[in-house]
Order: sequence, then structure tokens, then C-alpha cells
Amino acid sequence: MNHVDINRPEPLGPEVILPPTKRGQRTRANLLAAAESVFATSGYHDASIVKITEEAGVGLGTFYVYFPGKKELFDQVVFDLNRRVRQAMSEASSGATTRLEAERAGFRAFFAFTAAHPALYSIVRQAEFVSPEAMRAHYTSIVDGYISGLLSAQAKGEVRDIDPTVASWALMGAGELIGMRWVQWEQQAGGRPEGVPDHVFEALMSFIETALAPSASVKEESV
Amino acid sequence: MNHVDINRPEPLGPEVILPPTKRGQRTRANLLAAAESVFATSGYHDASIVKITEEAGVGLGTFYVYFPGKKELFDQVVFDLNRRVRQAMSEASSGATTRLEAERAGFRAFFAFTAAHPALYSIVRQAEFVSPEAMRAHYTSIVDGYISGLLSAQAKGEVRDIDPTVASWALMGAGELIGMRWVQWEQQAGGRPEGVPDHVFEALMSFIETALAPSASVKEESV
DNA sequence: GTCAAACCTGAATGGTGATTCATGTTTCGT
DNA sequence: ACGAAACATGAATCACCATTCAGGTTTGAC
Repeated sequence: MNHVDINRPEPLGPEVILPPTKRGQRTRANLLAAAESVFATSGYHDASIVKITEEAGVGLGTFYVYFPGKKELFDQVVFDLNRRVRQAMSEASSGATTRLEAERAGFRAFFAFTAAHPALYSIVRQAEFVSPEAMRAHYTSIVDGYISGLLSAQAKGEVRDIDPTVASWALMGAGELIGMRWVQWEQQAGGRPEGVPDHVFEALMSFIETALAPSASVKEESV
Repeated sequence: MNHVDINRPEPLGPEVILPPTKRGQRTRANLLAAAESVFATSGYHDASIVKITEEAGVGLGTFYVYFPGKKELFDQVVFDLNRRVRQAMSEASSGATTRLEAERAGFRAFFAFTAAHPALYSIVRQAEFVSPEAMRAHYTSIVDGYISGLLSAQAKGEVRDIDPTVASWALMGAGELIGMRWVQWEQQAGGRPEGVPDHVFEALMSFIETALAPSASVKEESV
């Protein structure tokens, strides 16, 4: 969620050969964007290749020029979303100087991304059966960034002595369900907020801060 | 997860008319059990009615004697799992006298249930598209129990002043991902533990305890 | 023992959708 | 301007499945 510090090589779909011509690249990108949208609204199984190609504005057969099959397309979509959400969090927290700042910025970026790309939740959850490898890679890559952030924060004495791996999974879980409840569900109910309500965000930050702070109360030293 | 204090009426599939005869009840129960297993291992879409009836040891047509269709069966399975996991947590934490005890017992029960019923995770996640109502009802009913537990703990001064709703969703999320990572994933990798490893459990408890404790350090007063 | 209600059954129906392929069109280096 | 590589296409193929139904079997109240 924050403490982002992406380093290791990309965890997924490496051998993507982009089409040689501009036209081909555009078509491929259109298919990918259409797939993200259709997978998110219809679900993997109701997302027929016909729907996707229609949304992309290309013929049915064209799909198979760019992807071996539906499953590979799905993997690619998960991979793309994963890369983008990590980049968003990483960018947001890169300017921060303290752990608290980084934490806030990272989570804000995560919720904003969630709001802008409702596909993230629905698609990752479906991956359980469609592509378990993709699902694990998604969660693992995010947690890895978090862990390394926590480690360096601990080295600086900004975080108390707690297993960083467990803490990272716990925090990611917290962010995930909060996002589901206040971003995804609210959106589906009609609204289109840019993130979670302020009081929820602040409560979550207070929760995290208290859980991680070294020992004496460091609460509320900012904002 | 804990602080369980279930009160309100059941949130889901209410009007279940049980078959009048013993034989019918047994058949229905067999179908339900088979469905849980097949949904969990194959996923909703690959879980054909044929597979389910075969696993249940009944003829294909028999299915439609007991359920209007596949979707209704799925709802029923979610409802059952939800009732059982809440009951397990509620029972486990009912004997506790302090919030900390209740917390530990509740989470332990949750992880144990997760270990014994891998279906819980996979089925609930699929509900996103198969039956969003069922999914929401599942999460909401668990969180509601948690919230009321937190509220009464706050009244007794055992929990600091934090929004109980936000805290509940955060904690449920933490438990969910920890369970996914250390129970579900480990199981799929071969092992069949009865819950999360001790050090993970303790780290999570320490995390939660610190996040919720009133103010002065209450850490590690037990165990 | 009788009979209606409750149960059970699996072949047939109807629909859907991923993937293939033979054929036409566009792009681009030379 | 030319030709080969890229790209585009949608009808046809093939497989899978939810659901229906018409007819048989079992149960249990009397």
C-alpha cells in the first residue's frame, strides 16, 4: 500500500512481444482496454470474446491475432493493472520524507486508483479460479514493496519491532476491504467519489499509525 | 472476526422450505455438501450440475427437485458457510472474559474454520459476479458482529476511541488476507495445517492489540 | 395393504461461446 | 510503385451445459 519501494523484476507476463507496426500496437491496446472494462463489468465467463472485440471496435477474428486465448488475455490484464497500481502508489509516496507521509500518500493513491479503476477489485478476485498464479503474483508483488518499506522504516526507528511480513499482509488486507466497502460499494450504489470519505481515511490512518508506531505515542503529529 | 455478538436476523436466504421426508432432507444436504466441494475446487462456471449430482450420488434431474437453479444453490451455499463461520467464531469467543481473550479465540476459530473449509475463501470471492448480494451479506454480517463487540469493549474502556466500523472492516481485511496467505496458500502447496503458524498468529495479535489498546501499553499482558 | 404424495431419473432440448481458417486489405521498406 | 509481412474478418466448427419433462420408484399415513 505504501512504503513503496519496488525493486525486483516484474513478476508476471514477461515475454510480451509488441506488434511491430503502430496500427497493430493500437489494436492490441484497444483490445486490452476493452477487456479490462468487459471483464470488470461482466465477469470473466460472461465476457465473451465477441463482447470484447465489439467494445474494441475490431472483428472477432482479430482477437486471435494478438492473444493466444482468453486466459492469456486475462493474465495480461491482471499484470497491467498490477503494474499500474504499484506505479501509482510508488509515485505518490516517492516524495514523502517520513514513514507517516509515505503511508498516507500510498494509501491515498491506492484508493484513488481503486476509484478510477473499479476493474482492479473485481478482476483480481476472479483470478482465484481463472488464473491463481496471476492472483498470487499480484498480491505478492504489492506486499513485497510494503515489506521492504517497513524494513527500512524499522531501520530508522520509525516502526516498532513487529514482523514486517505479517504486518504487510495485515495492512494490505485492511486497505483492500476498506477500499471495497467505501470505494467500490459506494460507487456501485451510484456515487463516483475520488476515494474513501475523509473520516474513514483518517480512522484508518490512526489505526495503522497506532499499530506501527515505535512505543511512545506518536499519534497525530501531522495533519 | 471476534468480539462476536451476533444479534440481528439472518441476512440471507430465508424462505428455505426443507423437504418433508427424511430421505428428501438427506438428499438435499448431500447436494449442498457436494456443491460446496465442487464450487470450491472447480469454480462456479466449471461446476456443472452433472458434477455436483455425481458427487452427491444422485441423478441429474434430482437436482431440480430441490433447487430452482444453479444460482439459488450457490446463494444457499454462501449462506450456509456464512452461518457456520459466524457460529464457530461466536462459540469460540463466548467463553472469553476480556476483549483480548475474545479476540484471540475469535481469530483462532476463524483460521481453523478457514483451514477446515477451504471453500469459504474461494466461494465468497466468486460471489462478486455470481451473487453480489450474497457477498455483501456475508461480509456485512461478520462485520456487524465485530462492530457490536468493539462497541461494548469501548464502553468498558478496553478499546481506545476509534471508529468501530472502520476498525472492524480493517481487522476483517487483515484476518482475511492473513488467512489467505498462510492457510489457503499453504494448503494448496500441500500441507494441511490446522491454522496459521504460531509466530504469524502472535504477530497479528500483537498488531491488533497495539492498534486497539486504550493508550498506555497493554501489550503482552497475556500468553 | 393401499394410494397419494414425495422422490428419483437421464435422455432430449435449446442456447452459448471459444477457437479456427480461408480469404481479403493495409502498411511500409526499398 | 511493388511485394511481402502485418493486419483484419466473420462464418463455420466443436464442445459443453443448464434446464425440462414424461414416466418410474419409494415412503408413510391410514
